[in-house]
Amino acid sequence: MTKLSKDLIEMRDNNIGRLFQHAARCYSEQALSLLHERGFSDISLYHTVLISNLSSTGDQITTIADKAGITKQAMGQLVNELEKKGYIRKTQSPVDKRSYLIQFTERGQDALRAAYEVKLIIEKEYAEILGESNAKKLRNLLQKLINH
Amino acid sequence: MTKLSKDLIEMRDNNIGRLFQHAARCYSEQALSLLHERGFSDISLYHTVLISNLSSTGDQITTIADKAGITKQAMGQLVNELEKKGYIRKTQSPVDKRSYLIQFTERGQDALRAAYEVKLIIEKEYAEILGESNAKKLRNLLQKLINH
DNA sequence: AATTATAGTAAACCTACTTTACCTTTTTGC
DNA sequence: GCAAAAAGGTAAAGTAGGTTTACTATAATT
Repeated sequence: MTKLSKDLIEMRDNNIGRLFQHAARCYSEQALSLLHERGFSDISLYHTVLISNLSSTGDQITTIADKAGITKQAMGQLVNELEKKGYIRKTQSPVDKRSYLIQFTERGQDALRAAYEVKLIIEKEYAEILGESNAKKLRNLLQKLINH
Repeated sequence: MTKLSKDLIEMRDNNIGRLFQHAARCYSEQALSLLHERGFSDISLYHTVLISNLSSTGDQITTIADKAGITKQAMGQLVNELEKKGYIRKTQSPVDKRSYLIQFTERGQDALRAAYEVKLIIEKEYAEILGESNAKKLRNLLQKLINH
């Protein structure tokens, strides 16, 4: 086996991009599964795009869409789905008849708190696996890479 | 603002899962863009699922599908697309009339080499941003997390 | 008052798949 | 050595998670 073909094989298994992807998928799957266990089994990963971008005081659809980086049409659909499921409320603005105010319902806030709990659990697990300081280091390195 | 709501806001911005996701997306986008610059502009991220799982000696469709973690139907489609684009060759097995051998063409091997080059470029950039030892540390921490 | 911009919706389309169902060929077990 | 099961592959329909294009209604600008 030549040096290059050995390198090519190594590339495909040990690629840093793949590690990122794999880590992201592991996190998502675990987080979603823990959230489901807590009684919010009708939430998909896609739904969290809304939930994690809606501010506690409420937002317009376009605002959330921009924050989430998707089109307002896609966000509009998400809003309708999560409204049906009872996680958010959609009320027409009294000052602007074109726009709606999207807000968490009680259940939505419960889900948000559960998500926070789940986050703490996973972070604790990561700290146990890597050690406290290494877990912090990992976060810092990622942040530094992304900020660039 | 209460402690909890501050925490909830912090969660949504600084979540480790999001950092993974963001890092993965940045890597993919840059890698694909560099690959396109090198003359392989008809390859999408989806196509790399085949390319990065096909061994240099060739494989069956089912084998690649399993390695990639997708169905053989999906892989079959990918194979047809990349065959049309000239990156792979699909020949019937002489010993098993059900099966095909999927292999890189010359162009496919060129693309693979270009992908390796791109990988080195991005890794070098990461090492410049974080420092050599930190870049290594990042990889190790991710690996450790994933292996768990 | 007319133009332009903004909020949102509708419908068609696209990518990246999975599911169900099927055909053909090979392997296994009796 | 033959029937049943397993394996390789394809076809077609369905699904998730979107985008694009086009539109309506309202608000802001000049």
